[in-house]
Amino acid sequence: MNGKQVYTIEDVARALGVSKTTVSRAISGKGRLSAETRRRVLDFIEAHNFRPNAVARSLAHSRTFNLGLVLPGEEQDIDVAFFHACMLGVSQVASEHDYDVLAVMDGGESTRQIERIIDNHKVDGVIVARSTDHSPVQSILRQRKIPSVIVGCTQDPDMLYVDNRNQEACRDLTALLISRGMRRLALLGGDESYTVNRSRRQGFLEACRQAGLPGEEQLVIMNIDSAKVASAVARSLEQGAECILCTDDYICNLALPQLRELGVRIPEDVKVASFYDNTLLEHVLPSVTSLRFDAVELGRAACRELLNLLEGREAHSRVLPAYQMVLRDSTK
Amino acid sequence: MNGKQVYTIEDVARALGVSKTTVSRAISGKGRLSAETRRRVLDFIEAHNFRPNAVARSLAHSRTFNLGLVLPGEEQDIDVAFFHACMLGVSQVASEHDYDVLAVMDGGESTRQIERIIDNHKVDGVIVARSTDHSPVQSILRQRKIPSVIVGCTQDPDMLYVDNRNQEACRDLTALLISRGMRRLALLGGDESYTVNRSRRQGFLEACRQAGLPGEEQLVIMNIDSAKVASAVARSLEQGAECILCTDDYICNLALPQLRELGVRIPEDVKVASFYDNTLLEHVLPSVTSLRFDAVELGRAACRELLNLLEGREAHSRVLPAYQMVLRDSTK
DNA sequence: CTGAAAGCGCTTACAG
DNA sequence: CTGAAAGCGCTTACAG
Repeated sequence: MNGKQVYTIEDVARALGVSKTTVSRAISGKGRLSAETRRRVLDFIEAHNFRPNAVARSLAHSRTFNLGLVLPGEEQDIDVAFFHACMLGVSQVASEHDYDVLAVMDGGESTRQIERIIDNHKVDGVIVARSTDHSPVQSILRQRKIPSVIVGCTQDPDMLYVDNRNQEACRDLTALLISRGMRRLALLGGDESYTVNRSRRQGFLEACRQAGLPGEEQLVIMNIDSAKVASAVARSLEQGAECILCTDDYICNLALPQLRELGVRIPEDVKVASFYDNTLLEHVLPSVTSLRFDAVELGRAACRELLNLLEGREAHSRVLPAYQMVLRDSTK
Repeated sequence: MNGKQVYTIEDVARALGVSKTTVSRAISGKGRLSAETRRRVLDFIEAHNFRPNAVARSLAHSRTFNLGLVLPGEEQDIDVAFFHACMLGVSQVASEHDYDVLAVMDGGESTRQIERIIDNHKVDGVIVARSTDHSPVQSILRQRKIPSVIVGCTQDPDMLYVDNRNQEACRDLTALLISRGMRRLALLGGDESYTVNRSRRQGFLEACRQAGLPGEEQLVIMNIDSAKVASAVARSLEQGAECILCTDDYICNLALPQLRELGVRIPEDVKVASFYDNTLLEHVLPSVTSLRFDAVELGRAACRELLNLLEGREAHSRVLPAYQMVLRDSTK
């Protein structure tokens, strides 16, 4: 090599007096090769820090070794910490298997980006980080028949998904609060078109029913955002809510200042809990009871299933059993 | 085509009775071609929804049309909203120019992921979303001589960067507060190895000096995290701080509950302001004076400069002039 | 204006 | 165990 950089498999072959075939086999580990030849090639590659061109490999394999990851593309998203953690998990597992992650931001109605990476054959499969109803992205995936995994549940029977045990966890936390004597509960929920928020509501209602508190008699207000939170909190209090549950920390973080403004003491006057917490509630006072799920692990699991699909192993939709119920001052 | 899917440029050529060359030229727009032939090809492609294989194109061009984006890979990062917005900006500009974004999570000391995408030729250039001292990632980029842009400032003279006007903005906000009569200021700062936090401290000190308040006499505490915030707040109060400035909303969000715990009234007893706000302070009461920068635009600018570099145009390091100073109740 | 052919850098079925 | 050659699907210099 004369100090020059090693550029291609052919350079390596020439330098070693072997064929490209041999070099390729040593690198991939496929095909018979004498242990000694393999060693020579690998040593040389190591010494010269040679890395085969992934694009050429992709073309020959007709596979890219890229996974598409669809993230929400709104400027102000409420769950960025979740998606960041999820992406970290996906990225970890992908790189352990020599895949890379092509990130595309979901443009809502505009599916140009996702269509491009699929139709141009830039990815072998796709992970969708948020499951919503009537998602144009999911239609594209179905139509193109590209291997995909949805994070969050989905009705579509031929779509793989990986989800947290949202419904059960929310049911259990609600049941626990009911068991402490609360009879009037309010649920403040986020965007109803996100399947995660519907699962959480389901869990809430299930616990109510099981406790003989008819769901219809409890106060459930969905689609809350910063503009609607004040009236939702006010209504909950009017209806005599003893406990206000929020589907996530974003909503909870909106509700808390409202309660403070109104002079409502927590937990003396009203208890508060959140069905989800990533970081927003971390430093709030009083500390808030909440459920914790592992978003990194969820990303890892989604990626593992997608790889199963891509590498011809069995793949299954999965619900991750683990979650933590963290009881804190707000429900004391 | 007989209803079959169009797979390659060769299928198109055959169906139309022209050569692959012609099809390729019609698609790329390069090379002479009669207007009529071009139309025929483009119409056919449109009708059959044909998209050329990007991997083959990459190999022929020796370019991938992928940009690497290095994001912080810690599980609990404090600035996720910033990076999400920044990624959105990068992704927008990239896709406008038919590039895609390969996301890698920075593994700190482990540079395996970033090395892989560079050495395997999976990206044409790299954007680093956070600038830190002695960053192993930046060493790799320098050493591999791959076109790169750093978001945030950097000492390295041959590295392009794109940054917000942090120092000036922080100076101006500090100066404004001083002009309202405050003489004792405290600065609570985040991780000092992030260049952004150093720029903000610089701006703070500059304003102090200009006002004849020696910086050394002001209280500056860096590297604050949730464990250290209580003592930092206590010390600021002991030293008689009339105003507590925080380098970002994360720190500010840590300091506020501490102040509340101690019964300190804002703004009556102490004023509070933050040098940065994405969303954490949005719903805090009292509302907090802060600086706002446009992270999406920063991502867009970084991507534009990288594309300039890649496409042989002139590229320059840039500081985005725009920022907003949002005066709110906490400094009334 | 249009096309045949070489080339991008790998992989792998086939032959030896 | 090893290699020559075809092939993956594009691009483009060269020739006509």
